[in-house]
Amino acid sequence: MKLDAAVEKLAALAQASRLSIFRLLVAKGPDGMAAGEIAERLKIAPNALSFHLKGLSSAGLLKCWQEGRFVYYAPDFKAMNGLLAYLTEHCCEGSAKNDAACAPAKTCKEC
Amino acid sequence: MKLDAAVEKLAALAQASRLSIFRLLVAKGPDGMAAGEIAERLKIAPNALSFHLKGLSSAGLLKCWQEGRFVYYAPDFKAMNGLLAYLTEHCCEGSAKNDAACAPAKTCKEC
DNA sequence: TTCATGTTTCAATGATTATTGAAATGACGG
DNA sequence: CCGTCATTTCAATAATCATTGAAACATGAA
Repeated sequence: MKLDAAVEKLAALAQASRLSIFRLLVAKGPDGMAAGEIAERLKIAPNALSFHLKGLSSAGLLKCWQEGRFVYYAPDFKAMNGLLAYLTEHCCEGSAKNDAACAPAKTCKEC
Repeated sequence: MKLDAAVEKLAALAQASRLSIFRLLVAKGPDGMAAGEIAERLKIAPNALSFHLKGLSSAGLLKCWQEGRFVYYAPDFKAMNGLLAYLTEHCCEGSAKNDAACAPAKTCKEC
């Protein structure tokens, strides 16, 4: 993960609606959720939702696919785990007290 | 962790200079680093650095203390781990394939 | 084709934010 | 006290972003 990509992902998450969307999709899992259901659950106007989904997708945090008239969205768990790992990379390596096992986060197999 | 607090932390990290600062401090560990050394290593002007450190601190991501003429900064690892946990909370709970052990990230004792 | 549903795009407005340079504060040694 | 170093604050400019409403596009059913 490069700096710019991480900044883009963090910026995508740094907004209340988008963070709520992302967390909802993380909780839902790899099956994904249709845009309309996201809009309904989070009370976001469809056009606003589309705007935010676009932001999350172009940052690489979401995958999407079409099923009939519905468009499903799900987190890109690999990207998510990569971002988390990037934030904690080399944790405490420069510390004298580096007995702390600042290991990378355990990640979800499915994710 | 509440939504607004998470958004504030993510927004603080969603900027190239601030993300670099944070990662440098994470790598350095709980001993912290003086503002001047951060500025020198990352080639950031002192006033710009102060601006960004303020952003990270007021988001709760950094702790700081004074030692003589120097001001030291270190990550608030508890806040960092809380943010990571917030992002992955309830991971895949809504999925039929929820055998995936989307456990919270393993966190650093020291952190 | 025609219609209804689901989703996306466009354009305009208002608000927030990064950057730069200059000045000011606080702490230490002489 | 005075000078210097480390850090912070202030003010002004430019750029980016969220929101809203209206319109357009795509899909499937009648």
